[in-house]
Amino acid sequence: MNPEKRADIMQATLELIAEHGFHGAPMSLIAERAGVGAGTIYRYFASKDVLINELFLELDEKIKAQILKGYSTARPIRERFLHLSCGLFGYFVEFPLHFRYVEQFHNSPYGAARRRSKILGEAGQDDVFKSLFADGLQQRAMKELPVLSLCSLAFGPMFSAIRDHILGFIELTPSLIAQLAEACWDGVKR
Amino acid sequence: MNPEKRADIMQATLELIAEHGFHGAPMSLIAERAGVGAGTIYRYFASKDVLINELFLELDEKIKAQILKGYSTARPIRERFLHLSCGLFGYFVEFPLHFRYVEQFHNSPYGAARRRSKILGEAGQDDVFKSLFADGLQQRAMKELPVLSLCSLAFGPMFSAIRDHILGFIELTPSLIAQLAEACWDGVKR
Amino acid sequence: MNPEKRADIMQATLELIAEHGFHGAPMSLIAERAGVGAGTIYRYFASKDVLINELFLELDEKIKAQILKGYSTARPIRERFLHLSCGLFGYFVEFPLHFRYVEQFHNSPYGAARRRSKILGEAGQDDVFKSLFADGLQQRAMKELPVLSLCSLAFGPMFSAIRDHILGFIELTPSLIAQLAEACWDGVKR
Amino acid sequence: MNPEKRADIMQATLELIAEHGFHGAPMSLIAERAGVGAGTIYRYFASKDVLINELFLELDEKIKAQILKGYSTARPIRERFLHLSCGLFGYFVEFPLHFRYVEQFHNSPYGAARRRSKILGEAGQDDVFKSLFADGLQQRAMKELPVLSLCSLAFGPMFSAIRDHILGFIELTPSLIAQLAEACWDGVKR
DNA sequence: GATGAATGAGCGTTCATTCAT
DNA sequence: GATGAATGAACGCTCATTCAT
Repeated sequence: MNPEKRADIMQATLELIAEHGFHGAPMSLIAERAGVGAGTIYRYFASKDVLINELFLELDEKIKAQILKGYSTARPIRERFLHLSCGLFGYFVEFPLHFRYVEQFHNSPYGAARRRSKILGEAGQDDVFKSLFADGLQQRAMKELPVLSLCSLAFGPMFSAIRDHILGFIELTPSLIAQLAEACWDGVKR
Repeated sequence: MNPEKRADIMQATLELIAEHGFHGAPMSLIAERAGVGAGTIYRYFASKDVLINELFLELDEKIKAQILKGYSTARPIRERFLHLSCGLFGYFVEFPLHFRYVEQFHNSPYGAARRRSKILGEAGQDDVFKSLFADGLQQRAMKELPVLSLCSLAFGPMFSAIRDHILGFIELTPSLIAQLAEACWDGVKR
Repeated sequence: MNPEKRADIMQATLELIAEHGFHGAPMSLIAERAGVGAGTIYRYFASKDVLINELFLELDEKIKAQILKGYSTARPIRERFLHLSCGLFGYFVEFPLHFRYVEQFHNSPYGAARRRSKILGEAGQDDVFKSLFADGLQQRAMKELPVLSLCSLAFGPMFSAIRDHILGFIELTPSLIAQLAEACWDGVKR
Repeated sequence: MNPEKRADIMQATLELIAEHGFHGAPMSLIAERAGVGAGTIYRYFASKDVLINELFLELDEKIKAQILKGYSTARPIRERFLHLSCGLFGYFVEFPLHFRYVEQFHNSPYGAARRRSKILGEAGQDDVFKSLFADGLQQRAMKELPVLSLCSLAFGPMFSAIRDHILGFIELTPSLIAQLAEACWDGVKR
């Protein structure tokens, strides 16, 4: 089992699905772009479903690792919020393909199942966002709304803005990112 | 032609795509659910593409018609904003399949093309939202951000919240809707 | 039963098949061009097969009637030959669609069956050509070859030339027609 | 790829189309007769169109190669003419399916396009027949007619006779072939 | 372990024919 | 008698997956 090959397959899958959607990513094309035989993919992933899900998990990990750099739950709520917001903005501006993939993934049978299971799982454990809002609520720093609704207020605009950025309709400069993060804070803060 | 049959086909398409995505809606299944023969669909729609696009346009019309009821550009910005926000919330809570369909549509080659052309087209003409934000900017009632970014701040949270509602994670009561609309206003207002 | 409608259907079939081949002539298009309902065709012809065959027979009759005008078996062989040759040339130059249809017909399962049955049937009875060659043989005016081979020598070049004319590669002027008919005579004459 | 499989597919296509026409040769039947899966055909040929065209080209090559054996433009016109004529006769008598296929091909949208382009292209270059007639005209050995008309006089009877032979109406013995070739020469010679 | 040729179920679509009006 | 909407079998083609090499 060559881990480089595994990575090549994932990269090819990422690119093809991010750029052309699930329709534009048949296994044969993934194999070709990854520089491996079609059958080889099945030595690393039991099926296309598994490949797609594992790729999502890997991206999820990378994103989490990135935005948690320098993050401390000991800081004030507002600061924590801006840290996470700007971190996400920065990450997706740097890796637009990751954003496109995650978006496509969530809008598919795969993502639906995951979303459901994740949300119904134990919160706080692996979800920095929810614990941030839970803390915010407890400290009476945020509006008294369901945690999920605070998530929507905080990240809904972000994803929308990143989409516009990737499509070329706006340019997410550091300055605009900061303004948007502030505006989102205005939305959630008490 | 029989307009009822046309409606049946559209309804079957709406349900299947909203519930199972484009992958889960082969023409054979649409025909079966609509209670017509497979070939019959092609008497009403030249191709699957056309069917999907026409269904989107029909939903788009219905949504627009619904939220523009009682809407007046003569009212204060904040009121106009809340009118449209709550209107959309209400519509999608009432017709969750429409929301799911529109969402799937935008996340597909069909929607991508549409999105691009619409955004690059002349704004304000057929887009009540953009003209609302343009007015808001002019009256210095809103943050000085690109119109598209104001859109993101206003509607990003909404779509996210509706998704959560449809998936059963939160319940969008009239009271919660009002709170969320207010919070969005906090996000865009100066 | 309206005989005009029957003629319209036949004319539409003739045009569509002559111009676009069997593939380009679905029943729906025939009906449309004939200005009748699709189901109406089936009141005049039991099936598409029947329609195609009856159209062939009708054209066959017309052609025969035309070239037999002024034809007399009492004239010398050479004269009879040139009469029929030039008659056919003239007919098909005047009605190129008929030629195209007959050609398409012969090159199809329909035509194959007919060809077989006609040729194996009693010769001389309804076939002026064969009796011409039989007479020619008897009078020792023609090469001693099977009657069918004489047919080939006489009419093979003609069909080929008419095809070239219809495709626009040559122009079958009366003068050229006469020359070709003479050349064909050179081929069959003793 | 397996060249045997490619050959099997071509052979199956040849047989089905030669015997039953294009209508009687769906891809599924070709696959079945070739002893391969339906999808396999598409590994060797991009589409049915391509398959049909490549098969024609292959047959065309074989035919040309066969009749050019021992052919020399240095020989007298008459000899050259008889060489080509008898060569074609012999080839098609030996490979009747090839004849049927080529005939079907020319009588179809595929062949129409080819015919047009070939004829309008530069003559003499890849067309031994036309250069033969051009030489014949120059040497005043042939009738003063358009080259295409000479082609018709020479090959029209041949194709007709071969058809009759394949259908079983006559038997093309070497002797009859020689007689027919001579008769055709009578048709074109000055 | 790696390959890629082979597979066949399933796709979107067409069209000869039927039958309620 | 005439219609044309409705049908569904059959088409050309794709692609996730398998397996002999």
